Amino acid sequence: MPQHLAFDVMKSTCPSRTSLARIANKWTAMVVIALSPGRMRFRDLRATVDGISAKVLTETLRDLERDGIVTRHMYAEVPPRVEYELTPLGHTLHTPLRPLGHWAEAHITEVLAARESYDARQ
Amino acid sequence: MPQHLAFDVMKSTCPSRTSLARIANKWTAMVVIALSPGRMRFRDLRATVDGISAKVLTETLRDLERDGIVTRHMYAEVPPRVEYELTPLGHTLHTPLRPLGHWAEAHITEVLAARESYDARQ
DNA sequence: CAGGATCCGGCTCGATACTG
DNA sequence: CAGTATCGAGCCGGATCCTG
Repeated sequence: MPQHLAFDVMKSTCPSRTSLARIANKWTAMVVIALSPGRMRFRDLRATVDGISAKVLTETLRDLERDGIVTRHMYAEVPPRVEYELTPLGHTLHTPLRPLGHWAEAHITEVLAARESYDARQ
Repeated sequence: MPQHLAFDVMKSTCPSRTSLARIANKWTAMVVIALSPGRMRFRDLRATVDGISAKVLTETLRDLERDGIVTRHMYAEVPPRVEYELTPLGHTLHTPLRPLGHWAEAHITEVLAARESYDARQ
């Protein structure tokens, strides 16, 4: 059975739905975009993804690691150093996610105008 | 000032962040994908996006309408008929969102394997 | 049929304090 | 430095009931 017939995110019972829930997420998008140029330390990641709390960044990275999208590299040093890196699978995810971030930036002017006119109508 | 310098989703204060939060969402992704072939009634949309509740679908459509991504067509009939349609802006959003859904379907096997191996390690 | 209104459990997320 | 632990506010989202 060809794979393109096997999975369908539109079906609530399809396992691919659980994956979509994770990747169609603003924190996931920003973390994957931030990691795409190369491996990065936790603190630098936190600075790049402006506004993310340590807790949420940790949780996001754990989930991405669990899904095989990110690899964790730990060094036995003092102070500790931990780096995160996209896996080959993670890099394939960057391909659809980067355009999503670009869309938000490229069309925010139109979106803001639409919101203003919508709110004025109410 | 060129637009590519004006907005940056990585900055928490950038307005584009609010747009990313909306579009990087599983329900948004599925609704936009469902609407891309053409205009659709509320009930058919609910059937296509399997598992979505009427409440959440209504809220998602309202938010997308507010952001100028979806248009609402109401007919004065009994029983009422309401159709939803992607705007031209909405169609440009389908371009990055459709690949995201495809990614979830195409790589779920690898993701499931990664989860299994991650969970076995703990 | 397409919703609006209401209730509410659960999860997301931020803030703070603490640890190896 | 890179977390973990805890608390609590708030949003997400499901269930139920009602209406034009």
